[in-house]
Amino acid sequence: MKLAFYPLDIAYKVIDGAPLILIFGRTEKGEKICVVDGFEPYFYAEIENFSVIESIKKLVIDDNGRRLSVKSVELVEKSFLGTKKKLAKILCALPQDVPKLRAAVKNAVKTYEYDIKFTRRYLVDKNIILLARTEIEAKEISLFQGIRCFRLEFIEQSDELIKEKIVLAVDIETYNPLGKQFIPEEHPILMIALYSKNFRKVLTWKRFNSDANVEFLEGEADLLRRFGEIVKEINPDFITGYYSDGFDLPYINTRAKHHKIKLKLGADDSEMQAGDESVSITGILHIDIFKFVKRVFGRALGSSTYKLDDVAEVILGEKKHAVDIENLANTWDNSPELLAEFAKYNLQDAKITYNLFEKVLPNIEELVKIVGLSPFDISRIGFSQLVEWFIIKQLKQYNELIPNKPVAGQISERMNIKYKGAFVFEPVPGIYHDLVIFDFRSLYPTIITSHNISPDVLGCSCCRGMKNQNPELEKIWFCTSRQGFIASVLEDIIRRRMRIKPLLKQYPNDILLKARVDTLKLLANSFYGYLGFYASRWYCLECAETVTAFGRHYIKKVIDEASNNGFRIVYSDTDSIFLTLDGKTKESALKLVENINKELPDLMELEYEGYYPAGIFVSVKEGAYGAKKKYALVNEQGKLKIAGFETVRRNVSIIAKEAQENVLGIVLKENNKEKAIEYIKSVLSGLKERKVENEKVVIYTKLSKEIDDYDSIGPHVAVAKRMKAKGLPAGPGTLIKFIVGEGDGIIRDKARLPEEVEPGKYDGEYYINNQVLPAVEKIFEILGYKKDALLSGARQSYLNKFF
DNA sequence: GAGCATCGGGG
DNA sequence: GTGTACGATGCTC
Repeated sequence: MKLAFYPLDIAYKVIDGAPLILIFGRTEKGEKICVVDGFEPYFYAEIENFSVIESIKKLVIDDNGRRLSVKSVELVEKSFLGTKKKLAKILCALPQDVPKLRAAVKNAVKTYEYDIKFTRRYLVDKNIILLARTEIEAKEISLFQGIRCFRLEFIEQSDELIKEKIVLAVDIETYNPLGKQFIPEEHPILMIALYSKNFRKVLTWKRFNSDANVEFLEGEADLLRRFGEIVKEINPDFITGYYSDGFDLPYINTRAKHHKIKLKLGADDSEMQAGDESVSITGILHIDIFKFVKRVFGRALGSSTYKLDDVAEVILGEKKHAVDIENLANTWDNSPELLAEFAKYNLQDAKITYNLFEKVLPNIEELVKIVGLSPFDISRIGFSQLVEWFIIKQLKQYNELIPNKPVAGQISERMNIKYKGAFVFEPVPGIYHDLVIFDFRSLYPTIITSHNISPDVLGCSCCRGMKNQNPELEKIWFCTSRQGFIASVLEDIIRRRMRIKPLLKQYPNDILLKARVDTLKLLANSFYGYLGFYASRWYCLECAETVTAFGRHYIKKVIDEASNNGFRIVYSDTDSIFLTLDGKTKESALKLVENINKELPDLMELEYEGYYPAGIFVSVKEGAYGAKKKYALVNEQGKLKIAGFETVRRNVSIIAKEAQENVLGIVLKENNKEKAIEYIKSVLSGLKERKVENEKVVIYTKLSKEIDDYDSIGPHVAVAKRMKAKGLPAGPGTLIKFIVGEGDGIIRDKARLPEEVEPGKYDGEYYINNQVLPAVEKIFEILGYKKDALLSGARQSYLNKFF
């Protein structure tokens, strides 16, 4: 029969001595089905003479009493990093036979591709993309309870991905009287929140006044049963949670086992499979949104932690419901009537998890399409794996053999190798006017493709001795006549992105398009790192070195051209360059970019990033040289662009942040030193006379461990102790708010909770010397103000030290 | 400062 | 499951 469906996940099972690939998915009507296909496991051995083949064919090993032999052997030829190899493709009966048979022959022959997961191998070999609309011809067979199964006969896929999917977000609250330590074997689950498109509910087992979203059960066992029931009812395609691989689902699993309840969540009525690092449910795609966000968005998020509260704020602009979760156990035991707030908190967590999922799903989908692994894997692997599997997916068209992973010795060897990085032109501290910024669009990816940097064409004999191949490293060259496959697959990504980008200009609100562009950029930018990453299969030090060598070459070329044309270089780092016009026009800067682009290779492009009327570069430490990446610019609209200043750090008071930003604004926008001085003097005297409001002198610091574990008692630790004495929670992770109060003695003895300090009763001098002055000191240094200029009237303890 | 160990996320 | 993260930070010597 013919059938259309959307595959969600892939697994395999050995039935009657043969491995079967199981593709779980759902039809357009929403019925979960399982499509079954046969597939043979295999690996390769390099063949130097034919007698080896005969001995491999005859090989029999004893596997705990089971006679293990190879099923059959085929002879194939493949390319391998510029050479040709004759190989035996050794077919095995079962996936688990592969490592065993490989171990038996590895000392006699070189072996390859023996550690490729069976299901991944299937997807790559058959070129199947999960989540894509799939039409099959298949015969219905009976294999599992609870789900219809079909034996695959013919398969065809389209580009169109699954729409209208059912997503269920899950979040639990647990009884945790100890604070940081979780003991799932002992401590029960108190609440489970479930959130889907048309469904929101909090399950719990103590009664309190609440809204209609809360459903009360008789006890934890009941709660778990009801949870299982609802999952079955909703029958989601995706189940998601925040750190659900490491917390929510394993916790539910442990509690269910504790009560001897079988939670048959799977489409085939199987229980969840909780591994060490992930949890899977047959027929439901489990995505831990924390893992994906952390690995793929990573530091680009700009949030200091990956806590749900911080991540949701950055990505969604949404926060958790403000409740002190440390009080949950106590409230549960002693004042259950107050639990409604915790139910609200619980549901809000599930809701933001759901919203996060919706937000990042297009990125997951795009990676699934490009890289070709399952969404389960895609959402759990890092950059290097994404690049690696993208390459593996493309290899078929090059008939190229996959290199083995490095062994431990190779890894530690590679880890110790350092090579020259990017070029940095240190700025001279000062204020500059009429700045323009140029930067290279995707510098490293375009260098790789333009110079054919690829391990398979490294050091080819045909190009030996050719001049000007590498700007610095004569002994490293790449073929000029044959394109390497890594350069080739990367070029594919870059060109694909270039084709879509204009569309995004046309439809700027199309989030799917945006996700495609972002994902392609992410992948392209990861290639350079991949080539130099110690654990890569296609690790290539010569490639990585050549990339940075060309990077330095091109940026220096731009610097030379710019200074030859009368521009002054202020700062440059890796792929960007800051110049001053020095009386020339913006048009002449644009013209320069245009001229440089004429000389650059095809895909490389220098871009005119923008014009800034003024900018300030400061030095990090005392000394003549400027600091890397510490500058502030103001654009023509008067907007400040600040990089590297510590404004955003948490343990800085509002008054210090505000002072820094205002000083930068006055200096850059109004170009008025005197006004900046007047302004800062007013701030300092405001602090001295203690007219600055208390809210502006509150300092926020996060407690990182238990109070008793601190050897040195900083002001925030001292305040945490005071909180504890008052019965307020102050465990690891608590954000401590404090004000340094007036009086004599050391800082920590003066640190107080904000509510303990009456208006103006803070230590003005502390805020002058330890908060505001450090934030603006460097700026005034550049303006030429020294010593007491800022502090006429105020005491000078700080300035005397530093000026 | 190298080398090893733990942590992150979750209540 | 044809497997075992990874990078940053803190502690010890």
